[in-house]
Amino acid sequence: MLDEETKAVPRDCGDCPIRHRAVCARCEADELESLDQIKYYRSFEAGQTVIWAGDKMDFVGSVVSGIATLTQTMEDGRTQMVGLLLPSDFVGRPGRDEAAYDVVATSDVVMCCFRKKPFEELMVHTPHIAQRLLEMTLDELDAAREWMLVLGRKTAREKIASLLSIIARRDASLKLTKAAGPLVFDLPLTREAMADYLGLTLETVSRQISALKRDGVIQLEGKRHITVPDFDRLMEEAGDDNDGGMLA
Amino acid sequence: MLDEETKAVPRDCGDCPIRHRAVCARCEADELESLDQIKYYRSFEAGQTVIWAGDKMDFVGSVVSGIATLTQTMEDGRTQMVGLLLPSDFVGRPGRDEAAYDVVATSDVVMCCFRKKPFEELMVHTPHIAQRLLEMTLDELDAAREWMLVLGRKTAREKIASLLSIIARRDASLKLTKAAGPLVFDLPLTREAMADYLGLTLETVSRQISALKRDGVIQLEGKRHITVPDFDRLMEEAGDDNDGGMLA
DNA sequence: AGACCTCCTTGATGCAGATCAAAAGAACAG
DNA sequence: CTGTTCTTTTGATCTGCATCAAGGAGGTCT
Repeated sequence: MLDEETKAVPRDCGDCPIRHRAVCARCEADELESLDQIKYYRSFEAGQTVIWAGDKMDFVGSVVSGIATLTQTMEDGRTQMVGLLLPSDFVGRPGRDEAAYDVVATSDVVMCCFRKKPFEELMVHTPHIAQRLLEMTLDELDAAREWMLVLGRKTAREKIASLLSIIARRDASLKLTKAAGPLVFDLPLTREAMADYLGLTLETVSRQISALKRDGVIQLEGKRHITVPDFDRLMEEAGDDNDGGMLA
Repeated sequence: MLDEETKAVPRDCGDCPIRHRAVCARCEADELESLDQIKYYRSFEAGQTVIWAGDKMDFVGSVVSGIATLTQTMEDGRTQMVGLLLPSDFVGRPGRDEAAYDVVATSDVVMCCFRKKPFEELMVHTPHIAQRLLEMTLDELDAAREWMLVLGRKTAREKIASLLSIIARRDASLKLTKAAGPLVFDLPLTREAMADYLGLTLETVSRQISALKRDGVIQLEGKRHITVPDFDRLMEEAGDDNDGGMLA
């Protein structure tokens, strides 16, 4: 908690790694300038909670680097992850002042934040921000609905395969890996976090990963390093036969 | 299919029942006028498919009356409902030209449609539309995430209770029923449609409804007419103990 | 080194909900 | 009224995943 601020990483928007994907993606130079004036960076260590559901939230922002999760918890402790926040993803909602979900940094995270009030005011005069935010929100809605199918109708094995294919796809899109050839990536989540995402127990996650490995769908090195020799095979296992459709 | 057009129900925006809740909610008189010029009504009978996933979709629109569902289907036939469309809900996505989901009219439905192209052009000059659409999309995203918790972590009984409480709440907000006193409403869905929403089989839905009835949580008259004597009790059964939070 | 984490794996057992099967009510056509 | 179809209920059985339980692997602290 103590060094949260000391690790802040100020940058110039010009070389921001998420410049072309975040809420600011469509902004012109002058609009970017306005945003620049109200922005500030915050850093979080792996495991730190960014905000608790129900807490007052006086900022919105984008994940610049690292990975965070959005989770809901019931009184008896059952938890469900409802979103995975990757670089460029937006956190918070204009027009609401309490966080709806717990936001937890899964790895070290840097966020580019804006105080909510000024941001909301800026949005009124800057259609490019509102447009981009609408686009991103529609994408998130699609992703959430995709996930409803996974949660409601897929088997444990299919769920794991679905998660792996999503992570693999996103990873490839970040690294600009070209198609074909084995995909290699690291799991950014613990077995428990995967279970929370998939509506399973961590034991079942572990068993199904072992099964996929045994069946040659994936290769494992250590606990987290994954190689997918045949992506189409993985997609089949996910029940998403052919035509991947959506892009990350 | 034949009388789809003959049943169209043209109206004046002034007395439109969804005037203050739909995408046009924030529009001024002149903006409404522009919308008025590109709008047209379409009617669908109960059971009719409004559009199939993957079909070209050259319009967007709002549900004026009736209820429709948004569903995804896997190749092997498993289906998951990903949205329930009630009056004022928006269908379609600006900037995409294929439907992402099957849209099916559950009851007779009237929709207020706009051809996509003109609507998109209008949106550029009409921030009130884009603002409202963003707000509605954020609400839908919240609802989808709420539903992920239901699908991922709740028991069959809790799922049924959750669905009933959502329908009851929406129904009450439409009818402006004041709080307290038993809630009475009709289920707008078959057991099978409920099962598709909840990630269950229709047999399990039937059994759990019988169980809730046996336990006095609800009363049933016929197959569809429901009375909820104690809403708090229903909320408890849904696992959403106290503080209902979200509003319809 | 050893003690103590956290994260992960694997085995044994139990149960909630799926599946298979049958039949009853309701709506409708002829 | 009778047959047909659609929706729903209820029963019997099966199974996939949860639950309970015990270690193993790797890291960090002392």
